[in-house]
Amino acid sequence: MASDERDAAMRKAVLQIPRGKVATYGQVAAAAGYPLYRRQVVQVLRKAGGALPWQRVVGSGGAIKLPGEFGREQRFMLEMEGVRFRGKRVDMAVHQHTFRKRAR
DNA sequence: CTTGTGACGCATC
DNA sequence: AGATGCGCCACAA
Repeated sequence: MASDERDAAMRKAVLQIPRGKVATYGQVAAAAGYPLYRRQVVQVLRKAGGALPWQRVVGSGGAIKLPGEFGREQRFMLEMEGVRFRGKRVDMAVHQHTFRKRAR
């Protein structure tokens, strides 16, 4: 199925985000080759249930989109990796990861 | 098949 | 800056 392929591509993209950096849902979707599937990135992260560095994926502008306890958890984990925050959002100017074309 | 939901993103107020 | 609306898309009921 094509959905498996999308899942795999997205998981890969997420795994490419190095420690101390973050990427947005939209970025991940685009890097995976499916720019319009930002919402599905979420599904993939949930489905992976901890097998992925889910904390490195944030909303546009570096906003933490996960509500409640998990949101605070995510922020904590990121700060733990050395990510700096500016108010409620990640300092994207410094921590936003830039994906590269593969097989170069 | 139709509807509701969601860790989105962007325009708009 | 926070709230709302709309477009986008898969998935469950």
